[in-house]
Amino acid sequence: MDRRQAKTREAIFSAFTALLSEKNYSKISVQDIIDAANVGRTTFYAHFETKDYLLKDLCEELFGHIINTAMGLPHEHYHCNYGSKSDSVFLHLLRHLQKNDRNILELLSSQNNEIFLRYFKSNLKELIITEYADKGLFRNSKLPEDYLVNHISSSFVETVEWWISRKMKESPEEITQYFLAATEPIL
Amino acid sequence: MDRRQAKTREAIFSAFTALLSEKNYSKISVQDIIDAANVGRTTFYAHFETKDYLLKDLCEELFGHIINTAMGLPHEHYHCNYGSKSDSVFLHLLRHLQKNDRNILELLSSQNNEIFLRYFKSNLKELIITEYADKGLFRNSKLPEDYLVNHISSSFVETVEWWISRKMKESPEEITQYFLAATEPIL
DNA sequence: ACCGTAAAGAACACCTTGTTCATTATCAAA
DNA sequence: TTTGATAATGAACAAGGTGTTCTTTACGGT
Repeated sequence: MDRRQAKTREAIFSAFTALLSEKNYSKISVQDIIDAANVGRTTFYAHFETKDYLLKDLCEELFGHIINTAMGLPHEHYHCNYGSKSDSVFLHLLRHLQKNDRNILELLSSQNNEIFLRYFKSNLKELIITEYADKGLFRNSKLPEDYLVNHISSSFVETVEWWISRKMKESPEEITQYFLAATEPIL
Repeated sequence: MDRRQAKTREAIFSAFTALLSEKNYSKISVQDIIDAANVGRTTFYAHFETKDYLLKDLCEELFGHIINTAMGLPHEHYHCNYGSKSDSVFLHLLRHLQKNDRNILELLSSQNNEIFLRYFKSNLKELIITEYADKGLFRNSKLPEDYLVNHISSSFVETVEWWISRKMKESPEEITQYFLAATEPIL
């Protein structure tokens, strides 16, 4: 890929991320973005169809990466003991978040957090389907499988949101315990 | 209140609701709204500062009403048996939703559902704090109180979302069972 | 050194926003 | 039913955003 393209794309992502962490998505204009990124109007539209597509591309880059590292990870059965050293997928995700790759925490704690939590949840749902549901780990529950998938994804994302909103005082291990305590008994 | 004002306000709300159920909030212009409501531009701005305030007013009317009917409702302890005829706050809310007051279901199942689910969750959180947390019903849990409040609110809203997205095939009683099965064990 | 291509910059038509003002219609109370 | 108040209308406006087109300039890869 042409270095010029890569540089422009990076500049736009970076400027956009900065803007997203300080003002509402709907109030950000393409003008704001190209001013901050210091690129021409034409250049922006050569890279992205609209502001919405820019957002989509950014999210795919952010969450695609995080979720992929958790895919196919060796993990124990969802039914693990609280005290065990379970290296669950969830713990892995929390640790990954803690690293704050590409300023993802800025975005997840900004006033635009809902946008990103939605993408996060949607990717997580996929992950849980392939890592748990498809392997039949939810079979012995009385609740419908898709209700369970939805409940677990939502609960995890909401746990992450709670954790971040409280400045991530707790360790990833503690948060995993909270989450497992809240969701494990239902299975 | 002047009948003219009431009529205009109602026309705008109604047109806005119709538009919300068919297109994305961000793509709806004030122009669209006043055309649909058949009111003058000046009139719109005499009633609402901006499109965002119109949304806020609509939500307050929608959820304020539903939540109020659940406030101070006689309810059993959160720990109820599955088989009991628990007339929980949650069952009450589901039944109320089923009535589809003011086309709330159209909004909750539209592409703009996130907006309304957010308002719903925020109001529900208040309700759970005053109806459960403040009465000390969460004291004997190892999890932090605000984590619990958040978890329960989110789980209920997400259950409602799941229910609606599947065309509400199940009865309110069944859904209450799902929800209680998913959240009760943690307390 | 060269060709291909990306970026810049200006100009554009079009739409949306929120406001102002003069005019008309409607309401509520006497 | 008259009257004073107030709500709604319609036209016009500046300001700003959008997405596109075109020409010129600068840079990258071979």
